[in-house]
Amino acid sequence: MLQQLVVKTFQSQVVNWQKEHGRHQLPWQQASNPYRVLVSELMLQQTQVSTVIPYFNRWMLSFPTVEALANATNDQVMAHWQGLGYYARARNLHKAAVYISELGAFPESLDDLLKVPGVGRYTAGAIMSFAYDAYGPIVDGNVRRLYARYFAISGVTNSSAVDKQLWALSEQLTPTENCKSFAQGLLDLGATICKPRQPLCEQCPLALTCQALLQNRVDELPTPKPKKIVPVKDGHFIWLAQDGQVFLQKRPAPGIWASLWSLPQVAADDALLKQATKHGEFVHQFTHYKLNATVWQLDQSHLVKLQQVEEQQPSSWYHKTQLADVGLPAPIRSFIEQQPEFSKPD
DNA sequence: AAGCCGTGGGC
DNA sequence: TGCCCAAGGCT
Repeated sequence: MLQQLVVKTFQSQVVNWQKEHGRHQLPWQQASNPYRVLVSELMLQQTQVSTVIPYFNRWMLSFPTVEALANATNDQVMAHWQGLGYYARARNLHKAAVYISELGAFPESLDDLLKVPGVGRYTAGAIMSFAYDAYGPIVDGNVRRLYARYFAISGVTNSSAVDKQLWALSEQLTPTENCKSFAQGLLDLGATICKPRQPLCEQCPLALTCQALLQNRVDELPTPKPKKIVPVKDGHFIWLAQDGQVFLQKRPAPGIWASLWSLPQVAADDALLKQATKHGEFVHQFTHYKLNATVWQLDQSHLVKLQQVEEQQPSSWYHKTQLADVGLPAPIRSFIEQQPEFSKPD
């Protein structure tokens, strides 16, 4: 257990610093309400603030309320998430809107928030803090780094043992007053001061009591994650296009790019490939594997067979003017737009 | 419990 | 360039 004075001092240093030096102009901090906080937190999962901002603003213009989102189609939702990645977040956010809409009221407790699709322990704490200015412990990448340094905690911070320790610290350090400023202060400190590389310790309000700094171990904490070798996979995609239209299939869930529309993908030993000619190729780097993609050209006589490739998956022709209406995987959209007949200017 | 799930920023 | 990392959740 931490001493009460230690806790109070830590809280006031974070809160006072946030009010003076923290971020106050982020889009989701303006006209704040629980729905805007929910959308921003889902978008911000594993995604940088600068990347999220334009997505958040477009999202709010199209889906300004929980009800508006609940009434949207899956394709409308995926089109707005297109390019942001981790598309399960979009499907979960849509589910969350339906769930909350049917509930009739936005959940207001940690336990109730944890029942919302896509809301885990971090996001529940963030919503409590930002939407209600209420007690809501958070442990995200910023907090892991900051606490690992401040308390000089060794070990990979998302390992189960250290994770448990960090949450226990978070529950003790999180205040019941100035909750919003405290949570925002932790995130702002992590993003702007206690950065992964070259932290600005001389500007840090916690420097005098930071154990990593006192022990001269800032550069070795937090403990780096072990590197993993990323496998290489081959992918085979079908190019079937005519008159400014391209044949796409909606990808199944679960799996990579679920609910997005893609060039149809077939297995390496698919008989269709024997009748195809090579049309192009691209490489795409995921977090967990590298994709070497080959795009094979077919003609319309193979359309019936192609529609059977993925059992029961919707497929359709899309004119280049319709490609903005649905979500496409970033490299697939990029590939299509590189084809002369699908280049941007009509 | 460890693997899956995207994409882009920044150095 | 290649590599680490990002307001994680789900299974």
